[in-house]
Amino acid sequence: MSLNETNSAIQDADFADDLNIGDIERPAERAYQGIRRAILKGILPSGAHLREEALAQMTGTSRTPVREALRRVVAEGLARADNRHRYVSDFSFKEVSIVFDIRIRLESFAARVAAENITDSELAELDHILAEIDRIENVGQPAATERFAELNSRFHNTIIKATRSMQMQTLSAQAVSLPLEVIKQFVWEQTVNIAQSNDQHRVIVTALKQRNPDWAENAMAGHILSTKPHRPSIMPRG
Amino acid sequence: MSLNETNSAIQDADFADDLNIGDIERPAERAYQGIRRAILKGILPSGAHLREEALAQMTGTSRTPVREALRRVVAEGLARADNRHRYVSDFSFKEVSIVFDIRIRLESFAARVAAENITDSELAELDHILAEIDRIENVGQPAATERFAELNSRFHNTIIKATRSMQMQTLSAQAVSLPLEVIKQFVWEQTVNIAQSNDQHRVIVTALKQRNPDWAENAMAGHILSTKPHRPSIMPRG
DNA sequence: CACACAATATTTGTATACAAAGTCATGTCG
DNA sequence: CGACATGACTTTGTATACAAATATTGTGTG
Repeated sequence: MSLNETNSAIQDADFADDLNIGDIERPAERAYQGIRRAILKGILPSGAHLREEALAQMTGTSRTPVREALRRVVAEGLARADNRHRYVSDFSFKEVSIVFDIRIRLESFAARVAAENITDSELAELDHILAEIDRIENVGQPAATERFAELNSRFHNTIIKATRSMQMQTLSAQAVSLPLEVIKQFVWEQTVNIAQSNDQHRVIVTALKQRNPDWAENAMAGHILSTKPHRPSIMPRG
Repeated sequence: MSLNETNSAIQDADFADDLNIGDIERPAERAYQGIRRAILKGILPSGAHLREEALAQMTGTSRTPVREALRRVVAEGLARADNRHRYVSDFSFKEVSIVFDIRIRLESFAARVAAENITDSELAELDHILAEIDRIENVGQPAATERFAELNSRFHNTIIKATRSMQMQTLSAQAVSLPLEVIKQFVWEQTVNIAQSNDQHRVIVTALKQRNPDWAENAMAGHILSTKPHRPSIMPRG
């Protein structure tokens, strides 16, 4: 039953506007962004069967790029693979909460390793990001939140890259992408405090500049912990 | 230069024997196993350009399943994606070492969560695996090592599944697959101690049975730590 | 001889046709 | 009436042809 509903929900309407993929040229990227946004916006609800042909129509591409997109979406945890089929993951409070706990362990370790390997130019890059975040105005407006999301992503990625480990980058990318998306969508709107966040960023950078692994690890753990949602009520479907 | 060598290396010879994929029917699986084994056996050396057509010939399939296999191989960390191309990862001591440090944090957290969620039937399953490992004979022979690798995998996966978190399973699968392969290939042959390992397994199961998260976490961390290679000399290419 | 640039070859990206596997409904027989 | 075989239908898997992008080679010119 619910599968049919999902099917028709995709096929009956034109979601190009909702998905904002009108100007994306490359089919692979179109398909990926389209599916990702459809999941995050709830157009494709938890448990929905992700049919290749229907998604190809939805995103205006063919099945080939859709299949590649589905692999990415599954790898990121937004969908799960079961036998030959794929279904939208559930983002219950419990699941999101656990991913944050994983991030705390993963990224704080990354900060530790980064403290021993980061270059001066990377530290300068971090300083630059801090300054950019300080310059954000109209706090609370969607545009400001979007801008912060982008800079915040760059901040965390710069530190992960500073570990000089390809494996660390691969694993972190997966652990970080889901919570960052979910946060942006459901949590930040209500609770993000840019100034407070940047204070914590500054502490982390100071620890990195002093090449102090213990401090860097602790500061990063505290930072992520402070962004972890702790009330089930602010979560969407769970 | 080295790219050409790689190319001809793939095309000139028939590696079907070396790769042991002769009896795998499904092309997707053939391609995946073939590429994976070629990387682990060193037929495809670190940094080698993974060309789709060449790999399709090597594995006796077409480019479509090869592309899917490449995604998996990249997701597992055996290869890295760069622009539109893919290259064999390097498994330097530093990289392998860092993945073990990540596993320590990830899996010990999994054991903590599992202690609070594991079912009686899963505990029985763990007991069964312990008994099977105890039954392994001819320790030191390849067949025994292979059998232990399989049971060890099941042991760790059972605990990860006991967390009841899909996200935990997805992330762990990626963090665990690489080191387990590398261990089997390069480390265990020389250092694995099945009896000692199973002693540690038993401690973990006891902690889980008592639903003691702290103990379970600590025991798992110690177990993985004990399997982490600590001498660069036993690693292959790094 | 170095360099720019065009022609060519190689490699990946995309679409599509067809095959295989699985699902579901229908109808027949015990 | 129910179990089960059967066949149509749906969905994913695979191969391949073609397009686009990128790298390489060769050639001419300053």
